[in-house]
Amino acid sequence: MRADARDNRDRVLRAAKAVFAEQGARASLNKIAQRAGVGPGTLYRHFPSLQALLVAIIGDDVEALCAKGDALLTHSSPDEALRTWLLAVAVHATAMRGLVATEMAVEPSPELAACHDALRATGSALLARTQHAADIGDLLTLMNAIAWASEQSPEDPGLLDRLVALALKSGQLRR
Amino acid sequence: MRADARDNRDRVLRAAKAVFAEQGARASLNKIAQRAGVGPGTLYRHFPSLQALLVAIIGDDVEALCAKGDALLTHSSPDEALRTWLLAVAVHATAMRGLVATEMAVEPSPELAACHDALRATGSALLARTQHAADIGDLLTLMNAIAWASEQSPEDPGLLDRLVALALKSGQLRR
DNA sequence: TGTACATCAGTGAACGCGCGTTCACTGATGTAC
DNA sequence: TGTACATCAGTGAACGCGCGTTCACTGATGTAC
Repeated sequence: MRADARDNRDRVLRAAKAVFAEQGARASLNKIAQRAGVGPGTLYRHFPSLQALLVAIIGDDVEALCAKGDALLTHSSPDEALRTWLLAVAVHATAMRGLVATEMAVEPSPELAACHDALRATGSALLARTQHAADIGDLLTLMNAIAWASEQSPEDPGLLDRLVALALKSGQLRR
Repeated sequence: MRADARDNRDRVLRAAKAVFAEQGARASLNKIAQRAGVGPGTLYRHFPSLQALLVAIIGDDVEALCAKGDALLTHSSPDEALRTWLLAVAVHATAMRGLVATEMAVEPSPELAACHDALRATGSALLARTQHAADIGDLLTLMNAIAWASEQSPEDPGLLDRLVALALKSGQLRR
């Protein structure tokens, strides 16, 4: 890849992260391009679809979450490990997941589906160590929902933690 | 109110309910007017803002939910009563709450805030009979989030029940 | 009961807006010699 | 190292679209007599 192309690609990615963090899922591609200081055509050259952009943005996060999950597999308390990991998922999901969930619901690209599957696999491993019958897909969906709700109330920064605690401080996940 | 005006108002309301149920929060006012068989101007005459339309749509539901909550105050199991009511809130919230939550987050009109307060009051009464320290606002937000998530996956009709059960089958709400 | 008319509701084309997206053109890059 | 040039990236005006919203006009309603 040419040097200027890589530069612009990085600038678009950084701008997209910033804009999504600020404006949530309502952010427009034109605004992202503008923020990055490139024309809209440049954005489309690098990311032919919204999903491609999303995958590039969340790809690193997904990798980090999977690594963190693997590390937690040796935690002394399986329940605590699962709870810690799910909270991390919710935190990383905030400010973008509304968009991701929407795209997933329509027609996920193979790459986006792969991200999803990786999280499922890591979560499954953590869940298997516990005694709980919960479905890992449902748990991730619940984290997703909580992340969305906390995005809706940016004026209440403690909401995410409280909702995760409320949802997980359960008989199923309590020691 | 003139007879034809009342007619049209009802038709708009029925169309809005149908369109929101079908298309969720993405529904446009023009489409609702078209479905109702009236011009967009007519819609605006009756509902000068999106919030006014929302209040009119959910007003009946809120009243019914409050009545149901009051009835549940005499239920033999306070926990069971609260759980039943919260599930009902989530069910009624589906297919429209994403929109309501969004509007609430921005600048709720007095009427919309009144709906919210009524639900809070009913929920508080139910919660007070239990031994739990949970916040009723957080519980409602959680139901809200679950309703949103289940809207995103219309192909999974059992999701709402499963998520509510997952979130509430908790130490706090278990007998 | 019939009619005239003031009042209020409905109409729908049109506006401005921002969106996602395209594409003919310009310009930078890096390679071949 | 210098230069020519093919290749690929960037540009940004422009398109079509659907949105929310308006408003001058038409038409129905119901009341007063």
